[in-house]
Amino acid sequence: MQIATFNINGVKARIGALTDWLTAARPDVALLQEIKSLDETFPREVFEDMGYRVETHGQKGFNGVAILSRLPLEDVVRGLPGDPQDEQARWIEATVIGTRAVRVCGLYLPNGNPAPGPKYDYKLAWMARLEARARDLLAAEEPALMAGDYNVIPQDEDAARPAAWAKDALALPQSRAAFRRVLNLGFTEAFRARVQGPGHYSFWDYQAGAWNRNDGIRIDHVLMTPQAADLMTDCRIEAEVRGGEKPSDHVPVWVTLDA
DNA sequence: ATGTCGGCATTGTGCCGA
Repeated sequence: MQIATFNINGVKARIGALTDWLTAARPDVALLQEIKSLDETFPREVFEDMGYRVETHGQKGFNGVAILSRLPLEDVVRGLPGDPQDEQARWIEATVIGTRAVRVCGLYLPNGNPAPGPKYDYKLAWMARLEARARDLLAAEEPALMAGDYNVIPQDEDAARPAAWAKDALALPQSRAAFRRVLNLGFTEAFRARVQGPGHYSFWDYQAGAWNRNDGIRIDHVLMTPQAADLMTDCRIEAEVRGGEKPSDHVPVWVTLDA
């Protein structure tokens, strides 16, 4: 089972790049973030015609997450538990039925800038809810993963210019600590389970020629329960997608599971 | 140093969010 997470930065603006990528890369499951679309205006037929089941959790203009799957999906749940007042569409999960059943959660964690401020408070509160959901996933003792745009640079080695991010909500100590608290529950971060060292990024800003200078950050992550980690055979960042036609500012991060 | 996008409200172009 090949699963990719991809912040596409607007499904309507990315429809060409996204269908080209799906045709070439053929993920079994694509977890999309920042669809920036209502459920009713999401171009689901485009993907259904390519053989994908489509589940969305959208809102107008901003945010929004989706699951595209060539494999059957069961028990789709929209929204991160813990705050019924939260109207931002940032979480969707479903069980993918491969040779094994895998619970798959797609997430778009709040950016949190400017920090400090109400947006940063929202980010940290959202991360506390994430930790609670993560505990429940672990307690189930089944293959499960949480993948998406975490908007967290876990360590200095995950940025080309860490000093430039030191006071940013993506790298502040509280953000890193909240991310680490989730890991320390017992999750495996897929990429770091396979690749060590600096120079691996999943986002390059549109501004200032960041891609051409390889001025990137690694903020798109896949966290796996032990039962999912035991099934992982590969993880990679498809950086070359950033050099394509009309690209997103993020690139896909892939995991392969023996499932 | 802040050089770019996408989407919205709106019909010109400024604002927001990233």
